[in-house]
Amino acid sequence: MDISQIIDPLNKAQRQAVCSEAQNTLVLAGAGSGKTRVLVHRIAWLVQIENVSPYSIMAVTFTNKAAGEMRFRIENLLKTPTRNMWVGTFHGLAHRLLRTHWKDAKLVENFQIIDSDDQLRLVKRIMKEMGIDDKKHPPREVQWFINECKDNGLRVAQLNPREFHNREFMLDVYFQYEELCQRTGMVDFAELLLRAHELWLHQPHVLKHYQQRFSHILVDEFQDTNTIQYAWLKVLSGNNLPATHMNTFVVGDDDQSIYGWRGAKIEHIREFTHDFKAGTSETVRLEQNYRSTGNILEAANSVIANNSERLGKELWTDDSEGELLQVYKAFNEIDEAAYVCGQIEKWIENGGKRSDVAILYRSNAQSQPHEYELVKRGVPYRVYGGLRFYDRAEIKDALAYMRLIANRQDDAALERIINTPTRGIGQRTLDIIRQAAKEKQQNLWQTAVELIADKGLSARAATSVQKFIDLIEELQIDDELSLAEQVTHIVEASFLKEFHGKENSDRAQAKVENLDELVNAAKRFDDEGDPLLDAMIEAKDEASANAGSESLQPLNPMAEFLAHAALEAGEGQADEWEDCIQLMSLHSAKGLEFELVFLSGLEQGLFPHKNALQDYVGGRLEEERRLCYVGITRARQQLHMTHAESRTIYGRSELSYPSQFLSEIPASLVSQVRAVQNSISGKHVTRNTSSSSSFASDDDGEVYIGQGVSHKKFGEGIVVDLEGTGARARVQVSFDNYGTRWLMLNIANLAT
DNA sequence: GAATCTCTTGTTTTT
DNA sequence: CAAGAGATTC
Repeated sequence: MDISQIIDPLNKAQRQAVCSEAQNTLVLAGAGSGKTRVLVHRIAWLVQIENVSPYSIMAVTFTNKAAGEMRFRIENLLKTPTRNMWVGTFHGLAHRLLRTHWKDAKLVENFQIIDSDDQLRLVKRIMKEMGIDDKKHPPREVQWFINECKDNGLRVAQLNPREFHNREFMLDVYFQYEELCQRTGMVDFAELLLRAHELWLHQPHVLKHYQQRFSHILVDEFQDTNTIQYAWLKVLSGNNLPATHMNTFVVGDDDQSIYGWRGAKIEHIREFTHDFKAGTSETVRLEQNYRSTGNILEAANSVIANNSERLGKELWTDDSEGELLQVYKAFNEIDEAAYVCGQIEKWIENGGKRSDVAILYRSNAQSQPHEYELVKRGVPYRVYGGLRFYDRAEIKDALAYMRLIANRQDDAALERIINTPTRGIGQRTLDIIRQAAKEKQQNLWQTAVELIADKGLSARAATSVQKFIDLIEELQIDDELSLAEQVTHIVEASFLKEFHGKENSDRAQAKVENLDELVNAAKRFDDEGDPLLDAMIEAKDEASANAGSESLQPLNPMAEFLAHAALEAGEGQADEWEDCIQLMSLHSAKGLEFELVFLSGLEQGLFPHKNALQDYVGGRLEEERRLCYVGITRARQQLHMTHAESRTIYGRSELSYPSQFLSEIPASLVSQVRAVQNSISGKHVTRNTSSSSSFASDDDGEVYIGQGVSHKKFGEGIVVDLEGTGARARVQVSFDNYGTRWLMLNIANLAT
């Protein structure tokens, strides 16, 4: 391939990054500056121009989606499959390492990955066994604590009990939890990373093997790395040693770090060039934005400028200023939704596409009034971030059957399904089994079998439990069958489908359909498999030729599928790209872009969220501001921001005040809009606002502005003075589908 | 052991 | 207000 194909589509800064000759390169990539493009072209550059073997390249991302997209784009650019190249998420790579080196990692061969639900279940069980009052100490907090420790690379043994005065029980639970997981072959998400890190530390021959194998590590979204991920990278790269030949290339944006609450440390991107000190290092800033209009960028820059300790970066564009940002002050959340909907309808009337529009909010509950309004007006929409496919209860039930079939030690799975569908095994019976299991220090399955043999259960309970045991035995994997056939059989024979179908809720039908979809997912997985596994199997040949130590045993298809399901939660809905409005939280909007964006609920306490306001200085509030920055920079052409004077929270109507972030945007970029609703029947409507003016209108499309008897009458298009505010506004009239007329006071930047 | 009623508690969530 | 957990009743 020609060098120009890699280089020509790039601007100067991008080119500098792609062709960097430094051993360690930090790319500070602002929103919309071509971050993914740089990563992809860098890899193409390495392979095509510097003749680096794909076998020596590792690219790490945070999400499966990002990994998939990167793989896709590399293949497109190089016109060849990304065989041998390790492209995956931190968790995915760690998982593969542990499968390969399960012995060295001190795991059992068929270890299972558990999600946070299962984790919570285990924590609850341990706390109950230990007699800890879960009223006083919510299991969720303990779970949080355990994960926090693991994210920071801390095992129980490394914690100092003296720092946990009157909370030592958490250490005990952590210890018991570790024991239980080890004994039953369970690995949670954080454990994947922690083990993979310990694999480096405790098995130097394994580490050495991979250090020889890889020459280039590339990391996406570097600002989101947590302590253990950072440590893992650092050890692999050899930067804990005096010298190394490993090249690291990391891309990130400190202004878009929004996962601090999940253990991500913004310091990592700040300290990268200091910590990765072998050889030369270079920092490249990508500041030219190809996404948004000038006004939108200026607003984003102004907001983020209020944060301290930034690495420093200012987005600019060749594009025109574009339209002003619109800020709408609504009466309440219903009015807010109505405004958003009205604007959307206008957008569509003018030929805009629905899928180019996004409504973003701080917390998921805020989607509700918007959904209500969209349904009312018949505008198709899609909400992201609901339950993902593999997180749905019925799917998890089916997966739990598979897990228990694959591994009888899986206590979490057993607990989940022993009485689902209900088969007469209640709390009491389960308690007896748990208790006995604890005494014998063995798994629930084996204990149940023994209890029946020893007559440790009442006759009725014993019959029920025996029925369950027989069922699982009957479902035992038949290698003759394809994966999809096995899944079909399990779903039917467990009576799960029947059970959910009979449920008297309106979701019953959907549940049955989801179970059918699971069969399809199994079919797809049979056909496609896991690209990382392919890469590793291929690499194995090369590795053994290189006297490597890898001994990858592909698991049976069922176990592979289970790992896939645990690591890849699946998209929220199966139905895909119908042209609809996109609703999602600000967090899930990161990395996406839309022509028209609505940021709703810009109110103090909602966004920034009240919990973030409690800490006095910096920290949390700055993260909220970064979230705001992420939100603003999602917009390409037009950005509307809305806030309400009164909002119903938990059933109560509360007064709210504009978000401080709104005041951080220069007034010159903003057009204030305030609506007065007026029914066509001619009834006058007045609103007192928190500002000093009140607005009223009549059915001639004229509006009165001012207070009390001093109302003046104005017509459409007229520029008026807003008494008491010193501002001026233009009167506009519009109608919605229901014949309701809206009189808008458009306080565009008319000179005062 | 299962169904029903009452009470509590409300961010964000890549894996 | 509305979901989920827990307690109470059938």
